[in-house]
Amino acid sequence: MADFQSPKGTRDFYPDQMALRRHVENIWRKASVDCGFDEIEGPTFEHLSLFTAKSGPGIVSELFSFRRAGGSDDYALRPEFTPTLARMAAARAGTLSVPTKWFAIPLHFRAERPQRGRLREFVQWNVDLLGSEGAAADCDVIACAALALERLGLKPTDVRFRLAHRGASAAVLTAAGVAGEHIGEAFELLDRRDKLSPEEFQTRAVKLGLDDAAQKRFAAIAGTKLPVSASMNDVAASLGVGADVLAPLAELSEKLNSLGLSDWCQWDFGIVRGLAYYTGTVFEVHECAGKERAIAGGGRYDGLVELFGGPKMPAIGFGMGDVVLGLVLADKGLLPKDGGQLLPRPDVFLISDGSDAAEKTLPKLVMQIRRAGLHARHSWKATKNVGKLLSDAGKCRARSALILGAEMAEGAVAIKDLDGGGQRVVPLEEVVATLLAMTGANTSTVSKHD
RNA sequence: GCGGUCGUAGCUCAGUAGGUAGAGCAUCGGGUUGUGAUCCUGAGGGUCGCGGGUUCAAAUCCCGUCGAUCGCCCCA
Repeated sequence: MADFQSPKGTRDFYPDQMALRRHVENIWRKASVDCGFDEIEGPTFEHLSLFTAKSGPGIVSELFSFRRAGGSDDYALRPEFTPTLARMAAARAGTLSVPTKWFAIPLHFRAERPQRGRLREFVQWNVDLLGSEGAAADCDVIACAALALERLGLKPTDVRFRLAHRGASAAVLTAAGVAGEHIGEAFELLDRRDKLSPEEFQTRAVKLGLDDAAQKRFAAIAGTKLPVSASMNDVAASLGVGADVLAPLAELSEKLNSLGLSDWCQWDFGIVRGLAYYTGTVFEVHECAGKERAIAGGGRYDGLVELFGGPKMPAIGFGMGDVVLGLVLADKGLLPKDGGQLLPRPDVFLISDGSDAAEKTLPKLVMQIRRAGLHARHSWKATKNVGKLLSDAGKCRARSALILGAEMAEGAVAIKDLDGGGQRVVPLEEVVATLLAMTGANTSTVSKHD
């Protein structure tokens, strides 16, 4: 056992785990690009004030913040990407096209107590659309998230987008008897309903000025989950409001239906999220059976860019972390148990029989093959046992083996197709061309997500 | 920040009337039969998470600490 342990809440990524991580990241990236988002990145650490500007001074205890020895500036490792995004958008606000569609796949750091689905260092996919209001923009980012989840192998029966709209929810609460000045507290109560005892819930409901009947309506609203394909009249009726106050939902519903996303989504009036920030649509992605924490969360935050010194610019986005997603995927059997299955396969594995001619030729041949753009490996073992060496080739899942043996006398080598099993003798000078022809056939059918 | 459970080789784990550690797999090597393999054989690798205490003697008992895990707080 080594003397050092990794810091609390961090992970070491050995090749197998790294392959799994890249698998997910590659699908995120491809989905983003396919949906028309451009990748950006910012610094891993920012001025501490950038984060307190958004989240208040209370956030500091949740951050890894630091000051350079001898310096006087306070920094913090980024706990989220949104402030960086907003800073970057504000700095170029005048020249950004509308809408601006950006995504990032950065590492984040939070000084929290690690738990299932929550670590101190994690990767979070961020997708944001700036400069455009309305349901079409909201649904554009939701569609991007859904596309990635679908490509990861998840189905609408596995995960669900739970959507709500701040404006619509506020109207519903008002209709239920919550006074205007208590809407904020009502959202908070909605958010925390599952964590409070019935007594505590009632105490707080009374403080909001709700009588018994209103409390019942409030609890009913919090538990309301309906398909987004339901008619607005039905939704309105079940919430006890007129259909007109649900206009924002009607727009969302129409767009989601036309994008073929209805199966992935449902209305959930218990969804509130980040009390201070969101201004319109809010959503979370959860495992359908309610296991695990939220896979992703996001919403509309129209005051965002302005908060960081830019012009007023509407914004909608979401974040999806790798930790909970990984748990859900593993639980559904959508990640190989052995991450090694996702490591890049060598196009060829070179084996020498140990003769002088073979030993001399092998390194030259390896370099020649690599220069041609192929993935070539060779054994580092001392054994001359061809069987053991072929076993090596099989372990790293090489597509073919190139055996430098007796055929060297005629200036030729044996190439064995490790997938098909066939073997043929090829003159040395034709090796590269032969391998290119073999792998050309392979790569054309395999590179789905590159 | 607060509680429950846990910590022996890279992995899965054995190892209690306390007597300074073992197996399988994996890794590395040798041999045999020229082809992903079989068989034979050898090696490396752990101050039992770390630090104290009790004891002639601690992987084992006690305390602390660090980490993992589950829950509470929080969750951008």
